[in-house]
Amino acid sequence: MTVTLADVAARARVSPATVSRVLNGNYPVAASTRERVLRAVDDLDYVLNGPASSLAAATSDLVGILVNDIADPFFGIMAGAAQTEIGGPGDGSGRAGGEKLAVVCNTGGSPERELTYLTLLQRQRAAAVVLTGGAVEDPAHQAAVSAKLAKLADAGTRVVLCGRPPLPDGEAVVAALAFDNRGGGRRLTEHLLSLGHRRIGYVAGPLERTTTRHRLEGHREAMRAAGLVGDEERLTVHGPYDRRSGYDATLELLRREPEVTAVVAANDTVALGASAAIRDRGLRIPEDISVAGFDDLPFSVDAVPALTTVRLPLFEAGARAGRLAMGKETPPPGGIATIAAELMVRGSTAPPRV
Amino acid sequence: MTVTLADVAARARVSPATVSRVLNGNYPVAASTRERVLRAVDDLDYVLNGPASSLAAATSDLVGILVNDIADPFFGIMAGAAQTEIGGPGDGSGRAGGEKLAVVCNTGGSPERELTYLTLLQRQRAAAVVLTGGAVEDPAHQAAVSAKLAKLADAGTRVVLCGRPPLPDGEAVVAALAFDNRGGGRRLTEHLLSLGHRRIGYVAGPLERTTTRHRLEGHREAMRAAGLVGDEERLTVHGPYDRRSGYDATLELLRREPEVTAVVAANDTVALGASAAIRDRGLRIPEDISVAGFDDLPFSVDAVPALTTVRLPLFEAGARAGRLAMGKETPPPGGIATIAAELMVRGSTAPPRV
DNA sequence: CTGTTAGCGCGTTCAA
DNA sequence: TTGAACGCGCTAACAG
Repeated sequence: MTVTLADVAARARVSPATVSRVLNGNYPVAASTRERVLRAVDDLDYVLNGPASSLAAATSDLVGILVNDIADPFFGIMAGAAQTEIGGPGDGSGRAGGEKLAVVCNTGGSPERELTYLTLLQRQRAAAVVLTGGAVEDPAHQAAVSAKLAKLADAGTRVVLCGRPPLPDGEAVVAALAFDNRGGGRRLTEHLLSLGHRRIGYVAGPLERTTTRHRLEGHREAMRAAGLVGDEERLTVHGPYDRRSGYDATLELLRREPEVTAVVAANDTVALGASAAIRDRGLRIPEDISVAGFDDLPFSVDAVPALTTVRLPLFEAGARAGRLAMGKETPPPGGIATIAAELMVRGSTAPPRV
Repeated sequence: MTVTLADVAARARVSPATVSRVLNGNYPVAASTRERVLRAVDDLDYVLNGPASSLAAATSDLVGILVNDIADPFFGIMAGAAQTEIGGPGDGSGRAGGEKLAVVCNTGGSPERELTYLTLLQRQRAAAVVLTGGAVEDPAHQAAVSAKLAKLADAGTRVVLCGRPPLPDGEAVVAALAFDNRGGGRRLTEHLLSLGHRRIGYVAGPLERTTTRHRLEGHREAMRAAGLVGDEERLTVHGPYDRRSGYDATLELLRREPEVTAVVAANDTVALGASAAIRDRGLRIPEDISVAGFDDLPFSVDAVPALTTVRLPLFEAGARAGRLAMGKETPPPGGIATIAAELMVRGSTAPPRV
């Protein structure tokens, strides 16, 4: 029923070994022989059996890209960029030559699913794994992930971190590309302080996430440097990285402290929800309250008013992670690179009313 | 170095077959034996060899989800929903039991990459494939995709279409869930007409895409029914489904016909760009120009003013596609279901100035 | 309920 | 430059 290497060999009147060599292009094969084999492949519509090939060769062409939320462009942009580098441009023949199969796996932010996917990829003997976005900070989970990654690396899988802080013992990892969330958060709040804001609310991301913590730390660093201490807890509300959470948390913030003059959101999506809440309360942006986000997703510049935020080079980072996973680029010194975050001042922030 | 089934069997003092049976849970195994085996698995940190298992069983647990643009929430929402149904909730053990490996593949809208991914999935003997979003209408490519899907189906892969029109000869496909793009497009334009608009510009998607064509056809149906004909070409500009294209195309539209009182965009993302262009030209929404989108992505309700659009139940459709791919749900009669689109009237549309 | 046997389809030695 | 032979690790009969 299904055509195998042997069928192709028979038709081309060579040995299976020769067909294999032609297909993999690793060994010298006479041009005329190769010709015959390729014709037989086309005639028979032969498709390599991936599992058999992976079993024999003890490697596979699968590359996994783990994301926390596939519906969030933050991850989509990184994953898409990585996939482009990994999948290659395609040869247009649709015949699928030496390409890797770059696939993205959606953990939904769940530690269990993250581990499950890693196991599944380990089971498939994946050629590489790219972990994107912030990590969950639960020590047990971190240890489990580290152990799993070590085992993957051990089995020859290349592990790359993208937008995620390095592992405690980074040995298992080819490279870690970390965003400067702390620095970005600090500069964003410094910007607000320099405009004259003092009562600044913070809509933070979920607890126990590195991204959440680092951005918040940057914010508090700036606040502390300005002598603003003591109100941290009251002026911070945590919630998921989504629009709805931004809306609800901002309402809560305004209830706790009606006098806030600025709201900093964990990311742009949350900022959108925050803005909606502020408007629904009859307040204007930025005249009554300034709003700022983080990430500079494509829609942020189109918000009204345009959103002040911190730009992360998501596409570039994803592409680089993809190249590192493919071994097409040499890792940074020490395997760790910090990726700069750039403050983007736009219309949603202005001096507070006096 | 790497531990195999045989090692586990030796340690548990059973035969390899028994270990296999415990792991796959398909055959009755005595509780005490199972216990011993599972302990050995844990002790040895054994991970099943996916390729070997797939080779022997002639099936794999890989499920591919193809999307046109992974950075677009339109696809992310569908893919995420599908993945949730397919991957299962996970058992929390991180041990990866009977789960399928649901992976998303980003074609970037390129026909070649679409075919390449299908070949790669065929090579892996994927258990199922879900194709999401509009198809490219080039006949040669459609024929190639149909042929490929037929071969996949032949080899036992379940093929599901989600948000994509049925194949000409739908036999290869388990089910096709098609959005009512035409009806949605028609109702949207009828809404504008009922407000009194007559000069309506249309920022369409890329040429040769089913989604583009169907939405545009719905629009023109409504226009024609209102007796508005002759200006179709002049009032339509095509471009990619992105923010930038919406911006540029709208500028072009305003140049061609400064008197437009409404702009309909191919989707919400494009509508965002269109809105920005309109504002940059010093015009107000909706007082000077009404704007409408399509899809009702999460950010659309937060646009200012909130975007009038057509809601597509992306999450529900994706989840259903996932269940169909798993055989957890019986296909609709004839294998084809049309999914309704709901008009969402919000602040971005209003009667034209007189 | 459990063990034995025989491949699954391919990559890779080793010879020729 | 090519062919023959072996084994990758596992599942699926078939016995028992």
